[in-house]
Amino acid sequence: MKVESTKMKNAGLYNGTPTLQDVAKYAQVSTATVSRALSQPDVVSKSTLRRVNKAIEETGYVVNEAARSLRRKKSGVLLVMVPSVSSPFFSLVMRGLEATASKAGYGILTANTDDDTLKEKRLFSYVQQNRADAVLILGGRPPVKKEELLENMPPIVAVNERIVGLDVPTVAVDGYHAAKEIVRYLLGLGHTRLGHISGPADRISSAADRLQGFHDILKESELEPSWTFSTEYNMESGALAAREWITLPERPTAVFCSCDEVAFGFNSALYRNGFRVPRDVSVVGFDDVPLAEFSIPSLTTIRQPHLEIGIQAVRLLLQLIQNPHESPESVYLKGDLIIRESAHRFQN
Amino acid sequence: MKVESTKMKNAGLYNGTPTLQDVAKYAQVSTATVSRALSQPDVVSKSTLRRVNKAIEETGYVVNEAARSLRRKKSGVLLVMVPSVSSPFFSLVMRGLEATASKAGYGILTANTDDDTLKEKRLFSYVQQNRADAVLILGGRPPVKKEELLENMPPIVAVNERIVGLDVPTVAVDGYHAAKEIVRYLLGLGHTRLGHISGPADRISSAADRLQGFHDILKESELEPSWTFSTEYNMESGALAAREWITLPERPTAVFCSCDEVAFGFNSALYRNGFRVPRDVSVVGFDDVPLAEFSIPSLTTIRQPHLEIGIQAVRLLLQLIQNPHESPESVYLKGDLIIRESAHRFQN
DNA sequence: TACATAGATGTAATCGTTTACAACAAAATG
DNA sequence: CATTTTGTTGTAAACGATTACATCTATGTA
Repeated sequence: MKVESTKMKNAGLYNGTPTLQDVAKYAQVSTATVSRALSQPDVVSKSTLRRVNKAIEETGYVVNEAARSLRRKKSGVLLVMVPSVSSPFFSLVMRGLEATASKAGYGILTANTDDDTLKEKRLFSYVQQNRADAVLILGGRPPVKKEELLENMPPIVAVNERIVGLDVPTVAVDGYHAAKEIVRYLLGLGHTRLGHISGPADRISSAADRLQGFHDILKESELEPSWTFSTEYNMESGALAAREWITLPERPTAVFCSCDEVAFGFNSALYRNGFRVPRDVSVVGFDDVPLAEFSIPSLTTIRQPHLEIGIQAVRLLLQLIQNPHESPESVYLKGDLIIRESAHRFQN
Repeated sequence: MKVESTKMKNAGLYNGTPTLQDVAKYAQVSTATVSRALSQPDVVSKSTLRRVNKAIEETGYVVNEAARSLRRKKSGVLLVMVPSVSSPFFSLVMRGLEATASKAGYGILTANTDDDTLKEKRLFSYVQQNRADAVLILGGRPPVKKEELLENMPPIVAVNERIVGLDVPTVAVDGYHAAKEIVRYLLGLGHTRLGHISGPADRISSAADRLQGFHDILKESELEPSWTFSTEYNMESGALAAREWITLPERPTAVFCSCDEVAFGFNSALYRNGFRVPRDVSVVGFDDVPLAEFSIPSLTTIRQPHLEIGIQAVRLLLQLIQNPHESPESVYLKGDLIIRESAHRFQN
């Protein structure tokens, strides 16, 4: 080996980012050794390892992920497809995803499913492009054309919603039992005329589950639903529902809203029409977004463990990346009833 | 050229993702031509272009971004550093960023600045790693160690906040004049005892701007601030401020909150203590998050054009990527006063 | 006709890693 | 002592695109 240690030129160090080559030259080893020092430190000798690490330190070397991705055919990135990043609940979940992924050395690439440009693209082009190794789909709206369901699908995990027509592991709160619990609570408060503002139960599994839970618990209690209203997961929809509630001849005395945002919209529209919650009607939500605690009145709701959802989803996904042929079990987490101000004991 | 058209084997087509090579073989041209057909279609002849496009179609070819990144030394990704993706306002802005970036062919890699793992990393390691071409910093908390402010910094644009100690173009709403406008509005309603719950003005430029605007407009009107309270941009802080407001001997009759979330927290804590907004105190916010319209009472506030912020920020950043040595001008957008229920005419 | 020019395409090097394979020394085994 | 095993390192070929340069043809010009 030709030694040129004393008058080391550090080629490349001053003209651009240092590469693995530069580190190798500096440490007077081969690039293979440097690469191994990085990825499998246990196979290089103590002394060489020390020298390489020093060289990395000195040169300020940082691995070029593009080159690594190309060679390894892995990008170290997870693609998150989300209908709307600005939804309070989704953004909460995304935080959990980001934290867990980041801890595992993965980055998060965000793609808004609402965005038209994405729809034009082929389903998993990000993955085909080697930009992402796997996909998390939030909110269930599958941007999946039938003809794209090929053999070689990337690892996918669904978050919050099962995806219709796509058999992938799911991480979500058990909305069916949570809905039952919340209705049971309302029954316990003496309400017998119960209404439900459901989400789009035809398209979204969480909405369907909550709706089903609502119906089943009433049936078990030998009651009829007093009112149901089907709509979207947003505040405008809640306000819309309120306008119908007002016109009802026999208004339900308690309303279970499919999510907190719907509850906010509902309460808000009632307020604007002179009704007061919970004086005139008890209202419960679902999700426990941060605002639920600080709304007026504060909202009784089901707390979704958003951090845990993120953790589990990434866990399943990494498992799936490691072992693409063994699909892990879906995970259903328990939501907790958080009792606040918006639901009161029924008083005749 | 050896023609083997009839018994084309489509090598690679059935054993993994097709590459540029496969397309070239299929179209019976060189890889260079295919590459040009993709990136500079105008330099290849009509007929060849047609043949190549057909080959791309047939093979289902998608460019491998890792290889392209490596060669071009561009990743086509923008890194967004955000203190908390789950903040309602940030998530709104992020949506604008994502939409604009996506339209320009860029992806968005999200990094939570709150996350501890990131802090350990070197400032712009994502960029050094060739994972991202440029950086958007939301919320002003610069994850920048002094020693990292080297010559070869990547293109950076600050969003919402100027970053102290880092001279980069900024896109934000003009908080100073917006604050003045909102206070002028309160004065017009007959209020003379005005309070302000400010954000962390020592660290965050938007908080400082709004605070300054508040002070200046009062001075112009020859009034003294009745009360100021300095805290963070979140609901807990608003609640904290409310507890102090309650104890004041001469309570301000109108309070300008540094952001909507603070206003929600403030209103909520007042409500819980028997006070009513705007009956007992007028309250205004800043941001106009979606909930402002649906809160009880609905919130008078300044609307930040979050989509426009995203558009402008990405525009500046792309400009900076194209021409790294010419730093574009910062952009300050106008916020609009949105009048709702939470502030009333002062009645003695 | 001879020559310059423009247009279209191909050849081959390159980007920065990883890794199969080979090479070698030192230690363990018979 | 000969032989195998183990541990450590180097050599060089990938990975899949881009692009400077060379080549060739067709067209325009003197």
